[in-house]
Amino acid sequence: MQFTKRDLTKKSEDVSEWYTRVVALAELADYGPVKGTMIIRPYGYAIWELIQADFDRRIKANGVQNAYFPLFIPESLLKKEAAHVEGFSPELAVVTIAGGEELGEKIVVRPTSETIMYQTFANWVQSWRDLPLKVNQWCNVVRWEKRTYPFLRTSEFLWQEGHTAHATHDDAYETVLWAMDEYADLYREAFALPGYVGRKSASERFAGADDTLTYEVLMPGGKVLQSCTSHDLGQNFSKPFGITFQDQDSKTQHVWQTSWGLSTRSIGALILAHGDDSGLKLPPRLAPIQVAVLPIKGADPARISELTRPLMHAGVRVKVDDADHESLGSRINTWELKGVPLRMEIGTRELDEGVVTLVRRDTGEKFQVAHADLAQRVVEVLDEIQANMLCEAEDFLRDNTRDALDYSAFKEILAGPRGFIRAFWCEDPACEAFIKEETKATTRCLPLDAPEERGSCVRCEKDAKHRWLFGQAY
RNA sequence: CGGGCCGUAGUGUAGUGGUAGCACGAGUCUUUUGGGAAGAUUUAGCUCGAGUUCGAGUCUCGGCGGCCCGACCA
Repeated sequence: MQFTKRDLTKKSEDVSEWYTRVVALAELADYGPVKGTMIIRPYGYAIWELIQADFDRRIKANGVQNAYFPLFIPESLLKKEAAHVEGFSPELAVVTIAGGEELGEKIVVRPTSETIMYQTFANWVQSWRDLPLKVNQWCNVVRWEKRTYPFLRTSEFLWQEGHTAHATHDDAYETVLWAMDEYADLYREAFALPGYVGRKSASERFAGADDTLTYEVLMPGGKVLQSCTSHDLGQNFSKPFGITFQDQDSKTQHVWQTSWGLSTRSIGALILAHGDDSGLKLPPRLAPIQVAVLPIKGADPARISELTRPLMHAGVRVKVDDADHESLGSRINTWELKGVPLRMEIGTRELDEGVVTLVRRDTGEKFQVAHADLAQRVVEVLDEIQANMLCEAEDFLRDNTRDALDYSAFKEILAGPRGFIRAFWCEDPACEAFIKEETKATTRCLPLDAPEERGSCVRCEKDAKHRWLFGQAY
C-alpha cells in the first residue's frame, strides 16, 4: 500500500475533500496530465466492468447489438441537426491539424455519436423489415467541460450509448421507457441507489430531443445528480440524415429514433452516496472484491484455501490478503478504505473452533459462522448488505424530499438542507430561469408517476398542473 | 472562461533571496502480528518556461495542472 487511511479527510467534515481523497486512496483513479482527464485504475475499472456486464446483459436480452463507430466526426456531419450542434459546440474538442497538415474540413472528437451513427443508419435501413434497429456502443466521448471533477464530470469519459430506430413513434417511445426502466432497476438493484424517474423540462432536454427521461439521485450535502438519460429523438435526426424506409404500403417514411446513455459518472455517484469516514462502501453487486479474507497469526494457508474454495464456487468474489508482514489492523483499514462489503478473519482460534469471524462493512456487525455453513451464509449476508444499503439510501432520499408550498419555504429549504423539493411550477421557461438565477436550483424532472393536479406556481403563482422536482445540481 | 487560493520525494508537510529537512510510504534484513508493530539500513523531491539577482523552492510575468466560488455543463 502506498497510501494509508490516515490521510483521509472525514466525510462528515468535508464531503468534497473526502471525495477527492478517497478516489486517490482507494486506488480508483489518478489525474491525467491534461486538464480534466482521469486515469481509471484497475480497482476503479473493475467496478466499471461489473456495471458494464450487468447492463450489457440487460440490453442484449432485448435484442440490442453492440457495434463500434469512429471517434472522429466530420464537422459538417455534426452540423446537420441544428439544435444538436448548438447544444454541443461550446464543449467540442476539434482536430484542425493531422498528419502535419492543416485539414480542409475540421474533425470533431465525438461528444456523443448520434450524427456519425445516423449517417450510416440511413444505409442500413431500407425496408420496414429492417426495423426496429437496435445498436449500442461502449466507448469514450469527449466534452470539454470548464469545471471538472473525477468521475462526476471529466473531459473524457466512458459510457454506453444505445441508439434505436423504429417504424412508429409509439414503438420508439416504448424503447425510451424500456431503457429508463432498465437504468432505474440497475441503479436500485446493483448500485443500491434509489432515485426519481421523470421527464426533463424543455430547457434541460438533450440537444436534439423531443423528450428526455432522466434518473435523478440524491448526494450527500443535498445536491442532486442526473445519473443517466433516455431520449425520444422523434424524427429530428431521421429527416436531416435521410433515414427512411418503405412501409408495408410501399410508402416512404422517416424512422423514429431513441438514444440513451449511462456513463462512468455513475461510479462517482456510487462513491459519494455510500462512502463514510472510513472510506468507500461498495454494494456487493458492484464490489470487485466482495469478501476480504484476512488470515491471522499462523493460520494454515492450506486450511484457508479449503474454506474459501466453496465461496468461489458459489460465485463470490474473494480476495485472500496474505500480506502477513502487515499488521492485522493495517490490513483491516485498507479493506475498509476500499469498501469491501464483508471481511473474514481466520486465525488459529477460528480454525480450532471450526468457525470464521465475519464483519460487515455497512453496519460493522461482527459475528461467527461455522465452516459448514460458510458459503451459504456469506451469500445470504451479501444479499442482506445489498438490501440494507438500498434501504438506507431510500430513507435518505425520502427524508430529503420536501414539499414547498410557497416561494419562501422553497428558498428556506435550499438555504438549509437542500435535497429534492417538490413544488408546483407553471412550466414557463422564464419562471424556471428566474428560480435558477435566484436559488441555483433547477427543475430536475417531472416524475413519470406525478398526477395531474390543480395548483399555483411556487414562484409566480400562476396556474400549474404538476408538482415538479427541483434541486441544486452537482 | 472570470475571481480567489495553491503546486517541494509515492503521500502529507517544513523551509526569512544563501547547505532542501521531517513524518509516513517504498526496498532489504531481523524480530513481530486478534483494530493502524519495532529496530537497523537504503531510497526518492522544489510543476514548466522566461525575467530580476552574484545567487531563486522563496520575488515578478507567463504556461500547465489542482482546489473553492461564479458562468457553462445531453
